[in-house]
Amino acid sequence: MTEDMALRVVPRPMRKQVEEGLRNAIMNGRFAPGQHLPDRMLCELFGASRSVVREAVRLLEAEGLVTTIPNRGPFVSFLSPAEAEQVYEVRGVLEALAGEGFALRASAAERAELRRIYEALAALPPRGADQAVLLGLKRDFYEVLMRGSRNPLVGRMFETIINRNTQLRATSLSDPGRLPDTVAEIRRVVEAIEARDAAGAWEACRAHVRSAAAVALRILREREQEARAAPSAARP
Amino acid sequence: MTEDMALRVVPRPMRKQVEEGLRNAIMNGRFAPGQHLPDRMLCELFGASRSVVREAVRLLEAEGLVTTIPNRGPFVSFLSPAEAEQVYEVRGVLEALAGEGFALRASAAERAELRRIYEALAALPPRGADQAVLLGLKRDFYEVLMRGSRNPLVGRMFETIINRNTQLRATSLSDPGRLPDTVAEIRRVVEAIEARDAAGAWEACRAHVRSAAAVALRILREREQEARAAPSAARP
DNA sequence: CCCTCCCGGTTTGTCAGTCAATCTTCCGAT
DNA sequence: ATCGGAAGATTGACTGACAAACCGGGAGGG
Repeated sequence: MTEDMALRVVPRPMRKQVEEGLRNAIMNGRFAPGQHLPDRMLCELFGASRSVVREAVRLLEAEGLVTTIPNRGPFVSFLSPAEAEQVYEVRGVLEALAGEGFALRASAAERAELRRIYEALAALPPRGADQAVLLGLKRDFYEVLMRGSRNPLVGRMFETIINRNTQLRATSLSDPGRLPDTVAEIRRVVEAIEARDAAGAWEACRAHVRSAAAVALRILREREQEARAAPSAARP
Repeated sequence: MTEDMALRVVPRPMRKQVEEGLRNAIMNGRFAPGQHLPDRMLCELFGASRSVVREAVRLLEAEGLVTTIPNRGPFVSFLSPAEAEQVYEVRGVLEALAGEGFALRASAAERAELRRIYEALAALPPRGADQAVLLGLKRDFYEVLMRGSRNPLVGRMFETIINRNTQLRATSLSDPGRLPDTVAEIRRVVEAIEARDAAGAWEACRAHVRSAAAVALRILREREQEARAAPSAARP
């Protein structure tokens, strides 16, 4: 009876695998925005049957990563600058809500954890820092922030919303000279939280997203200009 | 070429019908929280094949209305008081964001529309008002608010989040004596919006949700007490 | 030469049937 | 009364099939 409780092989359902694989493929750019995703192709790619593929696509559709056009099938969602702005607005209030909740409800251990991650961020070289390390630290930061806010719903919504602009996030971070600003903004978040200042944490979080949005949107609009000058790929 | 643009019969795909039907069935209580939804039953109920039903269920799962337990199938999600509180927190910031955006970006016509709906609400009898009319007016109010905020993403997220607590919303509205408070809160929203006071609209919206949450959570916790005293139906 | 219409291949949307794995239930043995 | 196991039901997954809708290209007309 207790033979294999611990190492109980819970084979992740095929559907989950396809779901994750497809999500990752979209987020790291393996599938470009606007690209068509015929299910035959997905079946071969993941070695799954059509039913499984279609269920997975349906889930990503609800998350907004995929847009289905009737009788034409699923496409990788295209994020216009206007939509990106909306994403940042929502992300801002969710992050602020999490920061507020963290200041009110997180444990001392969690506050310390958050500070450690901040210290690691602050210790990065101002220029030429390893992108992967930077992204990893930011991921950890948000993971702790969401956990400590004691509001799993915000965490889930934050994750799906951030998935929608992962391509963009790289751009806002890669902007040269942005890192010191980022670190300063996050310091304000951490300091407000350590002071148990809920309103301050709220404001610091929202300000951080606002400035990240400003940078990303500027870059995005520049790209848009270039693309309009030299159109290479049309949207569906 | 322009023969039937307007009356173009776009037969809604079966999947959408099942999706909507199931969503409605859950929201108006035809399926109780915690209830098991075997796909055979759903197939018969909607006259659809298993693949279609399963895709629809997958979508509702992503919306949070349905929870699937591996190898046991889909169940109607149960909303604990703690989760309800989280829902209200998120709803509060989304609504506030919409109110803020409306104050900044809505047209004069939309502002007038909002006021008309408010007047209709204020004209209701303080007691014994028709529930259906009341709910309809609130729905219209939010529809206009979201449209005028010029942020479709907020509108979509608001809708899915509000779907999760439709059962509860009836309770918060049915509380005797609550209507005058509701009307007063909404008046503050409308007044701030007409003054183009974004910060005021934000605060008024958030305050409104906060007080609705307080009422609903009180009722919900009372029920919880009763249920614990006399357990009739166990949760899955 | 350009526009239009039709035609065939491709993809979607849907259904029905199959099959192994797993869960629930209930029955019988200890 | 408890334990163990068999029977039935349900899920998860695959396959084959087929009508309807869409796409691209070529035939035909202006």
